[in-house]
Amino acid sequence: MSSLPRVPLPWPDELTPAAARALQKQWRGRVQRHGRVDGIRWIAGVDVAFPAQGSRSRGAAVLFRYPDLVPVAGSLAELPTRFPYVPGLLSFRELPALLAALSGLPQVPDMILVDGQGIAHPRRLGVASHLGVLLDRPTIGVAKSVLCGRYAEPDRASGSQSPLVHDGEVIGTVLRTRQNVRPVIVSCGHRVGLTEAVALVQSCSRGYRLPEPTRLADKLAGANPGPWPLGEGVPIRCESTVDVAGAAQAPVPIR
DNA sequence: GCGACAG
DNA sequence: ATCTTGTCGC
Repeated sequence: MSSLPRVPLPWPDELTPAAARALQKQWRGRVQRHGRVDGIRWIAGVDVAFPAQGSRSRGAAVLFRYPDLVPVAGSLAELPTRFPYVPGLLSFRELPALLAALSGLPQVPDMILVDGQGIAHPRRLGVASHLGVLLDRPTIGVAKSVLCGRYAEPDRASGSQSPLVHDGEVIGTVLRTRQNVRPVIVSCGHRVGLTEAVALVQSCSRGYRLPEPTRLADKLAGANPGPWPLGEGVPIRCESTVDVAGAAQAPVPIR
């Protein structure tokens, strides 16, 4: 029963947008855009929600057995939001909650699907790539819309693809995961090639626009007082870490 | 200078 | 992301 480490955030509590962009340029060189997807047994999907009213972030992670995609566990974590939403700097806002949620899973995922861009980012360090580098684990970015780059509209049929290009470089694939629905943007997060990433996303799709990992993580993050979103029998670990400047207090359950 | 802009 | 009901289409 091993779980992912709770890595400390490698950036200051106080950070200006300009400083954050400088850090991205410094870290983007660590991203590995190649890698196979063999021998995967555990896959996780992650997402973050921002409950109305409060200024808190709720990270959600769902662990699946692969390739049958049976959800085996979920994890929720809430903590204060410390960074605003700034296009291009999403990871500084969402990573704390994502890391906290991932640390609550019972197994270390062989692959993590993130709701957001991987290298399909102005400085090639979207939230999926940033997460992968921090954990040194394979990740894939699956976004619902484009941040930067241009592309030709893929065919309306399921499975149709079209390259996403930015500054003369292919940074991702616009993939139609279902007929007549808006395509998703797939890009390398870390330690995986684009072709392999697209194949993996397709193998995780089950008739919905979003692949199961991201789809259920999104559902888990957004459904608070509601029916168990993963099905009866699937354990969900909940933890609310009320901390100010890193000093964690006593964890209290969500719900 | 103007428009675009993950979640 | 979040606030929000019904409704049109595959």
